[in-house]
Amino acid sequence: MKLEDAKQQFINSWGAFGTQWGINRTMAQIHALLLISTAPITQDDVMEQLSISRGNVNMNIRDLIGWGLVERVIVSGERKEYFIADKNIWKVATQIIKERKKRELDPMLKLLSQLGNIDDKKEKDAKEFLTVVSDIKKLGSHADTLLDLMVKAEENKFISGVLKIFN
Amino acid sequence: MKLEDAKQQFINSWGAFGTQWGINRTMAQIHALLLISTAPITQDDVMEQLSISRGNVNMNIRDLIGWGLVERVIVSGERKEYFIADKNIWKVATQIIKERKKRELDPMLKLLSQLGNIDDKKEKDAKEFLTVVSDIKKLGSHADTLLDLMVKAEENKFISGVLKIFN
DNA sequence: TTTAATTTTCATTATTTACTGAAAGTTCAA
DNA sequence: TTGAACTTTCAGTAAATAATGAAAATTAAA
Repeated sequence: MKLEDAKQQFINSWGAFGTQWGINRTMAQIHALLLISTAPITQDDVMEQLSISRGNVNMNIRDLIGWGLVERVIVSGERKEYFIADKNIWKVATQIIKERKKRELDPMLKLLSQLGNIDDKKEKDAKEFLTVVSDIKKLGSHADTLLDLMVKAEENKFISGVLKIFN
Repeated sequence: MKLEDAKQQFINSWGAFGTQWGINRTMAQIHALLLISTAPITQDDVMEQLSISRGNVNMNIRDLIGWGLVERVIVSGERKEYFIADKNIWKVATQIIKERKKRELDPMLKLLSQLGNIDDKKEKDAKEFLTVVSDIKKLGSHADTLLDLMVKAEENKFISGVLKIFN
């Protein structure tokens, strides 16, 4: 397989993969493109490589910056803005985890706490409902712990080693 | 807050939450409804409670069954089919994890393996590309390990205990 | 068997989500 | 301080996704 074909396939598949996880296709593709670009690239480069409009590129790059996955770089002597993605895949993963936790898991846990405050907690129906809500909260906290552990495992050889024992 | 309001809010939020994770809103809502239903319910019950069409209910329930989250039950003396969801939230979580692994992570890892087979592996560009691909593969395997661990932790008090140490 | 109850399918329609491109905004060299 | 280079915004449009509902298929009681 030719390198260029492999790159193209990587970009396409990354896009498709993202879609399944609620990330828009183009955003995932731009991220993929940046991940495999050896040098910083401009909005125009992205437009050309992915055949998409300027507005689309601009908005999605901004989102990627918001996710902490991409940053602007200044190339001296150049007027245009250039962009790069962090190539450390582990950092990418932990960044995504952190953001999704903050944006989605935390609000969900907060909501579940509110739902715990119902009248007539002793009704049979109410009890069952409260059990489900409380179990989901516990699961959320558990996931939280495990995600933190995942982050720590990368930074800490000891933890990483202990985890491997159970593998 | 009234129990009925809380239930309704739970269903709506669960739907919204699902959307963010690439699960269609209605499917998530039906799952939520089943999670908090004390007795088995029919397609007609779902239609009424969520104000959606018969076809919609039918297709989404079938999907939920495909995910291993819902099952048909027969109520003796009744012609209609009834449905229930597993209320054990931990089982729900591990089931979703298993399915997403099988449907998404595994194919992605397979693809990445294929992308490793490029010509001219010694080109500078090629090397960088291969590094990214290989790193993502490693991350995938790592996630795999951790997800398995998450499943085991529920079944095994010892593992669960060790994990808590690092918390 | 018949036939009425129930489930399933899927072409059509509706909704949601994403993209375009031109206009407005910003920046900075001259 | 002008204006060319570049970035950002967003109304309108396109594409993707989900829902409807009526017809076909299936099931099982009579």
